Formats: sequence, structure tokens, C-alpha cells
Amino acid sequence: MDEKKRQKLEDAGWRVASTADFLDLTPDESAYIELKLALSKHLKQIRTQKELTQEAVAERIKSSQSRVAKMEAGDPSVSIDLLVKTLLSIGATRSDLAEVIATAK
Amino acid sequence: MDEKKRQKLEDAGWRVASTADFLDLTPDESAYIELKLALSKHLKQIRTQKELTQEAVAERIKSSQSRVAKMEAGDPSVSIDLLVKTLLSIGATRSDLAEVIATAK
DNA sequence: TCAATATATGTCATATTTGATATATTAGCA
DNA sequence: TGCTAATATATCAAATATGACATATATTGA
Repeated sequence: MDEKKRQKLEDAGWRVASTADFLDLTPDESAYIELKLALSKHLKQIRTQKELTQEAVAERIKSSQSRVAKMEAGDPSVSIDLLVKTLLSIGATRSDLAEVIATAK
Repeated sequence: MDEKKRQKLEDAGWRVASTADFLDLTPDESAYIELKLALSKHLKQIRTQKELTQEAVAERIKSSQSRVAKMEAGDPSVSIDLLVKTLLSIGATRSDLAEVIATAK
């Protein structure tokens, strides 16, 4: 069993209900989660690079600071849609997103 | 006003409530919609290329034929999450997704 | 033409995601 | 240390996405 991988998920806020559940992750599911985490990390990276607060980002997308925090934390309750919308709103281009997705760890 | 662009959206199932609403589309919003449409098209392309029926795809992701049809139609009720999950489930790689997103018309 | 199969469209109860709010925790600085 | 701004976390009602279903419309092959 891949403890390192499990730890990586948990670090990112993906609490797994049980080891059995974790083992049920198919390659697709892993790819999906990794993709989301990659977008999360990139959001934080761009935001801090631009010296924007979470509150400032929240205003742009008419959301709230707490939701931006959840986005950056890779919270499972956050959709890719919201991540993409947010990234685009703070200046990321489609090319940027493509690169993030392609090189996602 | 960009009638050609409006037509493109409507062709893809994005009925705009009014011209005024359409004009309110910011560049981000346009990018977001184009990105979704690109994923939709790619789904149909891969599926037909692999000679899978919508029903067959639906089974893999435990969804329904009608929802797969909506995905390919670019229906606004479909999330990027679902599109991505579906694409991954029929063999698309993250690199594939990246390319689609980067080159989206 | 006529099935038979595939796809499209509309609707709806249920599930998930959402912004908002409250509040806890952290980071930086006087 | 205390103060302040920033970030994290928990909760919840409202909004949105979902699978399922019915049914309409294409598409294909005999």
C-alpha cells in the first residue's frame, strides 16, 4: 500500500474515510485529484506572486475569503469550475492552465 | 456587437437570455466557456474515435446516456469536473487535456 | 420503406457546491 | 509581549449539478 501517496492526499485536505476506500482509487481518480491539487497550488502561487489577499481575490469573483482559502487548501468541496474561473479572473491564461495541468506532479 | 460569437455560443447550447447579458461577458467568462466547449468537443472526438456509444461511456462513469449527450452538447448544466472525469475515464491523459485547453479556439 | 440502434432534449428529486457567517489560528511587526 | 491583518476551518441555507427517466429525433442497415 502506498503510504506516501495517501499522506500526500491527506496533507492536501483529502481525508480518506478508510484505507480500503483509498485503495479503491483508480488511476483516473488519482489523475483527477492531482489535477485539482495542481490548480490549487497554482492559484496560491499566482495570488501571492501578485500580492493579492484572499479577500481581494474573493471580491473579484464575488465569493468569500473562506472559499478562496478552501480552494488553495485543495478542499474536496471545491469544484474545478471554481478553480478555473478564479484563476482566469486573476490573470491566468488558458495556456497557463494547460501548462499547470500538463506538468502536474 | 459580435453576432458571430453569439451564434457560436448558441450553436453550442448556451442560450443567452438577452443581448445585454451577452455583452456582459468578460474576457474571463468567455475563456471559461470556450474552455468548456473545447472539452466537450474533445469528448465527442475521442468517444467516436474509440467507437464507444454514449451509453457505454455512461456506464464507465456511472452516469446516464442523456448526461453524456449533454456533455457533448456543451450544455451549461455540465461541470468541468464531470467533463474531466469523463475524459480521463475513456483514456485521455493529463497531457491530452492540457493540449485541448491550450489550443481551444 | 421499416425497424433497430444511437443520440438529443426536457423534467425532476436528490446530491453536491456555493457564498456567507462566525470564529479559530497564524504571521508579522511595534 | 500584545496588536492587527491575513489565513484557516466549521457550519449551513440556498443555488447549482447530478443521475434517472421519458420521450423525441436521427442514423444506419436490410
